[in-house]
Amino acid sequence: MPKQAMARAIQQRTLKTRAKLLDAANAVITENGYEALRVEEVVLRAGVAKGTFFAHFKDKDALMDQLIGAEIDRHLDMIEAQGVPETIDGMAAALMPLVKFMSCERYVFDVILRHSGAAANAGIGPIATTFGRQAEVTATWLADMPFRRDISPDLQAEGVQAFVVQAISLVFCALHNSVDPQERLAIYLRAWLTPNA
Amino acid sequence: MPKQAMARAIQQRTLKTRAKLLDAANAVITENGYEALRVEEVVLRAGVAKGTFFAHFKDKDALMDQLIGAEIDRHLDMIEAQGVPETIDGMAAALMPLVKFMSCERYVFDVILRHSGAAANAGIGPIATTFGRQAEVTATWLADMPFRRDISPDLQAEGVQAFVVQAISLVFCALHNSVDPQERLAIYLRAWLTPNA
DNA sequence: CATTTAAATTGACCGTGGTCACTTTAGAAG
DNA sequence: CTTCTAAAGTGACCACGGTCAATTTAAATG
Repeated sequence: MPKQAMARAIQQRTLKTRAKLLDAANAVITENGYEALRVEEVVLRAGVAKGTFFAHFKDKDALMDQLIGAEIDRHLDMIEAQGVPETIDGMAAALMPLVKFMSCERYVFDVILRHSGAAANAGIGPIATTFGRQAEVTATWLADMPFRRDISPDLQAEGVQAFVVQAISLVFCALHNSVDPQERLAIYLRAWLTPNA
Repeated sequence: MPKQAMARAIQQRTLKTRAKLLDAANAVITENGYEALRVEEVVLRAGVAKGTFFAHFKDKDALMDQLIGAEIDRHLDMIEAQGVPETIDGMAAALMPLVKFMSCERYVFDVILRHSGAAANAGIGPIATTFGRQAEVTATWLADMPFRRDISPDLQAEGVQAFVVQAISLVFCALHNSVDPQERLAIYLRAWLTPNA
């Protein structure tokens, strides 16, 4: 058997263990939510030693990042599938399920919040990447929306996009610890994007 | 000796222990920063048992809240002493030292961020209270500033205040994990407050 | 004094995230 | 088949936040 075959075989075992851990983690979360996840419980269900867990994930957060990141990606798929919204309200509505997931549990929200910093810097994690995707999606929306014309010229797409995306997704929900502010945000945002109305 | 005298004497002992704990905590932080603070270390220096710590503070965060809240208050005293700034840039500059403290360490920032949610809700902690103070200060500024006239009427002071204060203090620093965004925020903010310029 | 009582204090103990020196595994090489 | 080797896996161990039944303190009372 050639070296590559061995390497592949070894990788197979690694992948299998990793899958066992992820499956176990998903099972725990499905039953008890993200908050209640214990590494001990995960390795017990996966049938591996505790040390193995940390060979596959840097720490507990790394696992959560991956699981939560995957969930965000699923939401983004749905958002993209809906196409470009026609109004600010439509935009808020399209993002709502994602925002709702983000604030479904305090723990989830904290993980996401922690990553939002990394998104703007060099260090990139799984969730930071999904933020990048969200930024792209929203940028497309903004470019196509009618009210885009009302934005003063010196506020370029990049700035607006960062402002809108990050504000929408995190800020107001963080500050109010619920998804309610989405509605108020829509009001502020409309006023901001259409100052002459 | 009347009952009240006893109550007072007991309170004296309590206060003394509490002071010992706070002094010890401050010493540790001065030497090694907030991040490195361990409850073990604090009680060791204070010369009390571990259980005593938790009789005086609900948890480690409660201690940090108090220490960080006190520091924020000191900054707010300085900010108020400076009087009302005349421009957006002056406003950003006046808030800068406070913002810098807020992001001096990841841990400090996380504590503050955690409290920013509580500020908008019912549950109020020490830091949430200081946020209230900051909101008042900034509201005063906004009311007196010349560009206040340019804000569309339906954006009332309450909304603007919340938006500006919370955005300035937390959001952009959180998203970029540094104080740099203050400058960019000044640009966005000016554009937002003076849409006809 | 001695006794009582409630608050303050103690420290052994626990749960959970994370480490690391050692053991096992499985393909490569002879 | 045997030996070698590097990756994968193991589990005893540690760090640190937090708990609680038992103990000490100190003022009130007789």
